[in-house]
Amino acid sequence: MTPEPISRRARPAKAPLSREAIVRAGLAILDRDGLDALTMRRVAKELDTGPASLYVYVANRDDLMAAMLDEALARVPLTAEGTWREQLHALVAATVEAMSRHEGLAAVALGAIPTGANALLVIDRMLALLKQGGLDDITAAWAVDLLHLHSAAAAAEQSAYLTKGGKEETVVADADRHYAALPADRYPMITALRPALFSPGDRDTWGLDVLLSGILQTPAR
Amino acid sequence: MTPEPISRRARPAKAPLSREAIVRAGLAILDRDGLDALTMRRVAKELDTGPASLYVYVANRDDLMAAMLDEALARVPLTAEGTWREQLHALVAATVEAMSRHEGLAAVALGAIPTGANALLVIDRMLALLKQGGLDDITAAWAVDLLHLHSAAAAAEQSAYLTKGGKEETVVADADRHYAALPADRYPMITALRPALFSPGDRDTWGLDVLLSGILQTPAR
DNA sequence: GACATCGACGAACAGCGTTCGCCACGAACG
DNA sequence: CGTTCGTGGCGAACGCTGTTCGTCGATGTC
Repeated sequence: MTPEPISRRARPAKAPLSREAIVRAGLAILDRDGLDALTMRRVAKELDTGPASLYVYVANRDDLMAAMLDEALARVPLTAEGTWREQLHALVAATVEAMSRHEGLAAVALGAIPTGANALLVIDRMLALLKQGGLDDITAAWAVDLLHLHSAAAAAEQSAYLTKGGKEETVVADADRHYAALPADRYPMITALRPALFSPGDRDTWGLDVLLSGILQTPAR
Repeated sequence: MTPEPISRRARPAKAPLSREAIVRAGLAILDRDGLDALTMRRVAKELDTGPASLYVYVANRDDLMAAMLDEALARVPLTAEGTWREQLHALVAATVEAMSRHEGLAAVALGAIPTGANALLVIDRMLALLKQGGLDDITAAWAVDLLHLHSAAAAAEQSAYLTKGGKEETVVADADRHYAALPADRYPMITALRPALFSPGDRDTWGLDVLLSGILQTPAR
């Protein structure tokens, strides 16, 4: 097949539809215009077609989002340097990072046992590191459950800031003001500890340390 | 048309619209028919009115769901017996229970710093117990953050089973079969540890123990 | 050359959240 | 007592949504 006639040139180089192309278009829209803009019509328009065409490759919107989540997890580096614990820490942090970068994707991970190819690779790596740490099978299995839950939750919380106006600091400052106006007799501890509640610091790193320490110290059953 | 004098009596004792009534109607629909059925039109019908009438008392659907979440949290008992750690454990477990009972409400808690009156009461109580445990202000503050995140996530995961057909065991069995069919060379750890991954046991209690142990052992900064 | 298969897609359906503008009613005011 | 005014209630509508159906055309096979 040689150079196309002019009629095809109007829309040049229209890539053929495919599941991959749809997933990538979805991610592009999600990153550019947010979760509300991620509609089947909008994805179809990005690919220069109609919404009905998508359903050949994608069962429905949920299926599309699950595929997008797994695509996002493909970017998680599975290997790192350091002790097993440092590597595990880095792996979980990278997973949170990858999910929280795309608004709303973490919520998908929260509601289902992971089955995506890349999600499973992450989990497999987590299991390997936990076993390397000397944990027994059951504790390692439950730990990976807990770490997955925590990753999804942390990412969901983080990506929620993308939804609301963007600025995380603004949202936190609003909450601080709200807490400052609470009646001290009804909420004595919140009132007393308000400076600590809104103190800056790396809570994500601390949270992960808490989890890892707790896991090491708490054998299942 | 024919104005029916009897029509007022046909639906007797029609309570006047109020924010409380709307919230309660929403919870009733959510529990009875699920998250998909929770539409403004459906809530309005439950109260024998039209959707536009709701917007006098409720800003929008998100506002309604936030109010429903706080109403659900009103049922969390704030006091229990035992050591501070046992009380804290019970408090968190009760919070998860209350949220997971209503499909989709936990997702609301994940995306925002809590501001509802009842949510704040729970948090205030958590802070009190953590301080009773001897933690410094910052660690207690970060711990309450982490516990809140974990509660919402655990409840969201739990309530997701309400969405899918209902039976948790069915979903888990499906996942087990899926994992069994994975290529062992690509996912060696998952394949090897599959029995442990799907082993029964009280993972929620274990997860909470992990968190509490980790918190006690990991001072912030 | 005839046939079967399957991707593409225009059109439509049923439903959604939310807004607008009008109605009725009760309180406030002169 | 009459009038005005604010406000809860709500019918109707707008602009969307996810998804399905049936048709069309191209491609690969016998």
